[in-house]
Amino acid sequence: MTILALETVMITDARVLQPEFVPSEVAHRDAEVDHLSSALAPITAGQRADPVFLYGPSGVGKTCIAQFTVERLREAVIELNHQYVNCWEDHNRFKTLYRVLEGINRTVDVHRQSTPRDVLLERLREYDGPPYVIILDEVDQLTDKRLLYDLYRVPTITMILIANDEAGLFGALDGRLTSRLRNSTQVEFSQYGNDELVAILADRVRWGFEPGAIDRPRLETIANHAAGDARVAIGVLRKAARAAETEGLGEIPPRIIDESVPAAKSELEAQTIDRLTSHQAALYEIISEAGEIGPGELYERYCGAVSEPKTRRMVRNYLSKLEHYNLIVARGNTRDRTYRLDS
DNA sequence: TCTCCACCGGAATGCTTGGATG
DNA sequence: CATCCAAGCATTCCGGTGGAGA
Repeated sequence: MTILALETVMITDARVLQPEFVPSEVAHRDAEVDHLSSALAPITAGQRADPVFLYGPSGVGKTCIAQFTVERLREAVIELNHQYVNCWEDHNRFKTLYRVLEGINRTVDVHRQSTPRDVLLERLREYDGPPYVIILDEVDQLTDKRLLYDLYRVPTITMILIANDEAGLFGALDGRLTSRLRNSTQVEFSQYGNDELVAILADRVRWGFEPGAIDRPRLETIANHAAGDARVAIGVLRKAARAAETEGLGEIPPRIIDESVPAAKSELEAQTIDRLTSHQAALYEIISEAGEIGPGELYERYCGAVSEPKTRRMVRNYLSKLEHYNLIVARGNTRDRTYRLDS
């Protein structure tokens, strides 16, 4: 098999290219890790910790840091259960509770929704095992925020809540929990700087690539394109590495990096667009074609584009959803409001 | 500076769906 | 089977906001 012999193996450990890979060293988030760790400290004494709230834009390592810190906590505490729940995927009460029970192997044999009201919660209340840490990612997507209050009342549970912004969550919260959360620990994540992105990429390269596969200036190129978003940076690295391997190269040339940038960005965007309904996608399409468009004209065109248009009010809901997921940007608040694509 | 009004987004209410219950 | 219920989607109504134009 001479062909195989000629083929260069550049990636030695592909796991480092997965977005959910948690590196053993978390580059440039020491302060946040410390902050979170100290908030969780009561757990090492066998007690529950108050909820911790992590917020910041996408791709700044909130999920990564949460998982890393819980993992590290697990090494320090003899008995600890933990579970990660993505509230976009499991956005209703039943699904979220089901995932939470999964983390302690207490799932009920029921697999359907709206079974006897809240057997799941009852089952959870009965839990009296070791401390249980749950990470609720994209928690602002939870349709029934009261669930947070219910979870809060389970004495063994510690919650780590992750969301894009403070207002998005607190606005929808019930007063009882709002006051608790306002006093609780909040860790704010800001955009990564270019140096930090380079450090993150370098870390992954060191763990999963052959030496010499990519040098620092090229990592800087990737970081520049990513504009503070680590998911984009890692996506570009992944695309470029795969493309280089396919061409049988032992290193990643600048040409391939440039080619991989749009591909990586549209891949991330496509993942989000797939989750949209046809009406939301139609709006996205119109804004995309128009470049920049006002609400009135947008609604006109929308009515022409779909067979059974929804009301203006509903369209506003769709638009705020698109905005929330950084697909579009809305500028202006009243009559001067315009919509355009993000980026 | 004042008034108008396009637009935003909260709240109340109705419609629909999927599953449980008798 | 008919009926009940929870949840999610959609509509209607409406108060607030701030740019546009007199």
